[in-house]
Amino acid sequence: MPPRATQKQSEPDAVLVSQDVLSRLKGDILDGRFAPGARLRFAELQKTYEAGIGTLREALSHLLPEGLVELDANRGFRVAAISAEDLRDVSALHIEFEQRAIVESVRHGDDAWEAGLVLAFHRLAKIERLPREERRQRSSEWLAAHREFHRALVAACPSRWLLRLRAQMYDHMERYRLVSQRHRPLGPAKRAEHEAIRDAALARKPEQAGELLAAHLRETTETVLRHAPQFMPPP
Amino acid sequence: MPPRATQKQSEPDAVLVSQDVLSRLKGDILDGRFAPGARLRFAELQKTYEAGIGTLREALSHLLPEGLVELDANRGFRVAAISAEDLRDVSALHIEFEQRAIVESVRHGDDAWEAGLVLAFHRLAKIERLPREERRQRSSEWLAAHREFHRALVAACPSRWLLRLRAQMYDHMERYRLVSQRHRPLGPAKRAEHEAIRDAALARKPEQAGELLAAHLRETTETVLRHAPQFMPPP
DNA sequence: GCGGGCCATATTTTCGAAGATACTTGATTG
DNA sequence: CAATCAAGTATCTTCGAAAATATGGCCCGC
Repeated sequence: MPPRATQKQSEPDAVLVSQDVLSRLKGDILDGRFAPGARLRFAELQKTYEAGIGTLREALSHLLPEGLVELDANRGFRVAAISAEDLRDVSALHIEFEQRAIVESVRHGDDAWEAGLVLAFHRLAKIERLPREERRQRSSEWLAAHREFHRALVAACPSRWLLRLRAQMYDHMERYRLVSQRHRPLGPAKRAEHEAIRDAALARKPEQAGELLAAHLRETTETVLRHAPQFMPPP
Repeated sequence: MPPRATQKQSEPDAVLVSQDVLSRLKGDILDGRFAPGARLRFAELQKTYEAGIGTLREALSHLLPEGLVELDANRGFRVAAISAEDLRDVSALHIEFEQRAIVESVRHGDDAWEAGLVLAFHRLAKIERLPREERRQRSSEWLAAHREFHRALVAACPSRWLLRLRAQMYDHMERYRLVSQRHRPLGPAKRAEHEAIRDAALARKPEQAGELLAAHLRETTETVLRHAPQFMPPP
């Protein structure tokens, strides 16, 4: 039996199931669909993601060194806990990585980087201009656009490792933002701040862009910390 | 068939096979038993580690975000490549993390930390005093003691994330050291340097300890870089 | 009533077979 | 001779069954 139409041209989305499960699982942890500290049972995961146990273990093993899940022997996986202390720790490193990365990025960025940044800001601004209600419904689009904007800012930084670590910390900060968002009023729009950062980057002012970005992030962290008692575990 | 002697008393090392495979695999990558860039075939791994495919995939998935192995779809896992550029990148971040961590560690360390540091140095020094030949044979012991000494130095740093990232970068630097060591004469003993760092730490001089540690690491990196053409991929 | 052991249930962990996908080889054609 | 294609081989990927381990409930002796 021919094993399907033999399409020789390699599909661009020759994606692995485990990678797909990984990204969905990660997204579900980041936006709090799985509560911090919650156990992740295979029976449940199998239904949700329509994948075998081995595939799920593979995805969870990937998230282990990133610090998003934890494992204790013979008792399975748990979503990593959160705490004000951890938030401060994550945030301090995140801000520093972002600042250093954007400084280098502005210094090294070429035309393609500029174009990517302009585009990313445009997409983010477009979503942010939508009426409040529609933005709510399409929150995952805003999330992706916001993530992509911040990625575009630092994309030209030549240190691959700094970018890697920055991305890791961004993930953790996003989780804190999203978990806290369910327990506090939506913060004010940050379009003006984003625009100012973009302008400083395009004007090739590395230090200014870095300062603006750091201030932007510090403010977010403080907002989250201010409402922390509402969603943090009481210890 | 009885599935083995049923020893009910819970062994203290109720360790997972996957975790055991993980640590052995990681060690084998770090000390170059698997060449950088080499493919990791499951048939071979299965014999070496006496584990099932699923278990091996789990371990490899863990190493993926740490940057020690890479995966391309349907072509399996490879040991991450090395390059002079990557070495410089890794080293710069590693040195910085170590320096910041030791400064904080010296500031916050208590009696238990001091004791641990003294002990770790003692063990390392004991091995380094052995005759050259015996040290060669027991190189894995030296490796563990050296790693433990550096861990003990920074152990009291209160930032869990800084310690995590430091540990990651330490792993990568160790790989560069070990891979290069096969292509150059063994460097001079660093016992005096280690001792100086320990003394500065115990004397509660954070900045001095930080400077000594940073200098110590910079020197190592330069030694490795100096011999880089001999073991780096040509392109 | 209450702690401690024991069985039944729930869950995790390991493993290799079966299905996909890539690579090799060799024959064929322009 | 180079390029193309096809069958055969090698390898990766996915999956759930079976073993190993933990959890909860029950009974018993005190």
